[in-house]
Amino acid sequence: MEPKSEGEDRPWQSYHTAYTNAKAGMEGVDKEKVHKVIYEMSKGSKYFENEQRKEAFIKQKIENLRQQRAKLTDKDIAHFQKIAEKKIVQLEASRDLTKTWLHTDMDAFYAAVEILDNPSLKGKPLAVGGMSMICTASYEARKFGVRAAMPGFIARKLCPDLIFVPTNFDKYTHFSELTRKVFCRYDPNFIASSLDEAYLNVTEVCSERHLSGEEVATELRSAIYDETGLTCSVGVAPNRMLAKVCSDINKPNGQFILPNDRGAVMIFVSSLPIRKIGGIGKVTEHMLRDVLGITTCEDMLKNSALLCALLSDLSSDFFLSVGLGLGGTHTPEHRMRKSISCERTFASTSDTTLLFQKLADIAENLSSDMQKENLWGKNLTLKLKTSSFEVRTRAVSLQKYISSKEEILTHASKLLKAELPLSLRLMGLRMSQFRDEDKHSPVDPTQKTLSEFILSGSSLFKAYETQDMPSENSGDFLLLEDKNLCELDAAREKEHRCITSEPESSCKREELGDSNIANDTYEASLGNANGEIRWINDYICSECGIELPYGFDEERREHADYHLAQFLQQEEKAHVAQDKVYHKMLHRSLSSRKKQKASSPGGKFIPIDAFFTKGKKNM
DNA sequence: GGGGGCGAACTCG
DNA sequence: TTCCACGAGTTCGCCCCC
Repeated sequence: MEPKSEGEDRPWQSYHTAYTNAKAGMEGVDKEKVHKVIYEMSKGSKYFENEQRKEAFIKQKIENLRQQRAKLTDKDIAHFQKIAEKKIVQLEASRDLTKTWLHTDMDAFYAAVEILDNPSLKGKPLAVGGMSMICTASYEARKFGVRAAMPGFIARKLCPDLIFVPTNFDKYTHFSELTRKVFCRYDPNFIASSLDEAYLNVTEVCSERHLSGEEVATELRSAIYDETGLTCSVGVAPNRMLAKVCSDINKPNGQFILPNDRGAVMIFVSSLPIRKIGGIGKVTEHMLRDVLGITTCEDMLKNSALLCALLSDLSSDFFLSVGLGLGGTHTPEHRMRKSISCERTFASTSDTTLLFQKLADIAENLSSDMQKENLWGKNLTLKLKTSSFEVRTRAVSLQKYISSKEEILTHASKLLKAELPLSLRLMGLRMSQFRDEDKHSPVDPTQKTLSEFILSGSSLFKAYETQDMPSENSGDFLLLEDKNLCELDAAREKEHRCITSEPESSCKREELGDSNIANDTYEASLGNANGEIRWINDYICSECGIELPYGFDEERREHADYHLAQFLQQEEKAHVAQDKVYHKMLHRSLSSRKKQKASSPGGKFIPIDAFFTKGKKNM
C-alpha cells in the first residue's frame, strides 16, 4: 500500500468514489487516467460535493476509531485476545468441509445477451443502460475503464465510441430462465442471487455421478453455453463465500476450484484482499485498513483481539470467520420477501404539486406491484433525495395492513408534507412488515415465474447472502410464526381510534383548527368534478371505499387531496385550466398542520461507523 | 433492561 | 446536449414504552 500524496497537483487521488474494487476485464486499465477523468467530470457537481461530505465524515469516524484503539491498554488487549481465541475455536468447530458449492456468474450478462441479439455489436465497446447510469459494460468497453454503476456521460468521455443499448429486462429474464433450467439439473434447490448469478450445492451430484467439483463445473459451463450461447464463470469451493470469490478468479469463461481441504482454504485466504469478500465494501475496507492495517483475510486473524475490542459481536464474528475461510454451507429452506419498494429519480424540483403528483405515481406503482403478489404491508417508508444528494428516510408503522394506492398515498403524503418545503431529485416508497398470511406464499427466487420477473421489471428476489456466516441463522429465512388474529383485530380497533401511529397530537382537535370549514370549502370547490368526495354513512369514501371515521378531518382532507391530484392529472391531460383548484389546494396545504421532525437536515449525524461501533452490551 | 419503531448507513448486482 | 439508478437486504444507534 503506497502512501498517496493528496496534494494539489494530484487532487483526483483523494476522490475515492470510483475504482475501489477492480472488476474482471479491467486489469490493463490505466487506472490513474480513468480516475482523473472521473474526477474532472465530477468535480464541482452537487454529487461530487456530497461525496466529499461523506468522505469527510468517514475520515472522522476512522479517526474516532483510531482514538478508541489508542486508549486500549495491554491489559485490555490481553483480555480481548482471550475472547478472540475462544471465538476462533468455536468458529473452527463449525467448519464443514463435506459440501461442494458452486457459484456461477454469467460473463457481462446483459451486454452478452444484447450481443447475442445483435451480433454486429460483437467486438465493440458496449454499455447497457443510459446516460444517467449504465448497468453492464462489455469487456471491450471495460478496457477503457467503463464499468457497471458508472454514469453514462462519464463512460462516454472515457470511451467516445461507446455504444449504448437500453436495458431490456424481458430479454435478460428469458436467458436467465434458460440458465436456471440447467442449474435445476444439478441442484433443484439452487439459490439465485440475481438474474445472472446462482449458488448450487453440487455435493449430491458429485457423489451420485462420481464426479469431482471440477468436472461438474466444466460440464455445467458447457451445458449453459449449449442452451444459451452465453459463457459463464464458475467457482467451486466448500462454502458459498469462497465459491463466490473463486468464480471471479478466471473470469471470463473460466473456472477455479478450491479443494475441500482446510490447508488449501487457509492458504487461499491468507493473501486474499478483504475487498474480494462479499459484504466488505468501500467503507469497511477503508476502516479496516486505516484503523487496523488489515488488507488481507489473514490479517483478520492477526488482529483478532482488536477486532473483538473495537467492533460488535456480530461484526467481529463475521470478520474472524472470513479470516478462517468459513461461509454458508446449508441451503436455507424458505426465503421470503421482506420489503417491496419503488423509487424514481427526476429533474430536481421544489414544486409541491409536482412532488405530490410524482408521489401519487410511485404509490400507484408500488400498490400495483404489491397487488400482483397479494402483499399487504404495515410499515411505510418514504425515501427522499434532495437536490444536493442528501438522502433521508421517514417511516411510519401503521395500525393496519394496507395495499391500495389510496391508503399508501394517504400516509406517504403525510410523511412528505412534514418535510416540505424541499427541493428533491428522488422519491421512493417502501412497504415492509407484511401480513403473516402473505408470508406463507413461497417466494423462492428459483420458483419465480418468468412473467413475474418481467412484470416486476427487475431482479426482485435477490438472495442477499448476508454475511454468509458459518453459524447460519436459518430463522432469517424461515416462515415467521403466525400472529394472533386477535392481535390483528385489536390493531384494527385501534386504527379506528387513531388513524395514524404518530404521537397522539395528530388526533388533537385543536390542531384541526378550522378544518371543518376548510374541508367544506375545499370539497365544494371540486363541484361535480371527478375529485369530489362524499362520505357514505359518514365514513366511507364514495370514490374508493376507504374508511375514515368522522373526526379524522386531516386524514379526510389528505385523502381528498389524493382524489384531487387524480382529478388534476386528468384535467391536465385534457388541457383544462386548473389554476383555481390548484390554488385552493395550495392554500389548504399551507394552512394545514406542519409537522417538523426533531431531526433537521443538517443537525442529525449518521452513524456511518455503526458497523464498527461496539455496542454497550458487548463492552 | 428488553423490545419495538425509526432513521441512517453499508452492500450487492 | 446529456451530468451519478433501482430494488433489496442487513446492522446499528437512539429513543420511547412497558
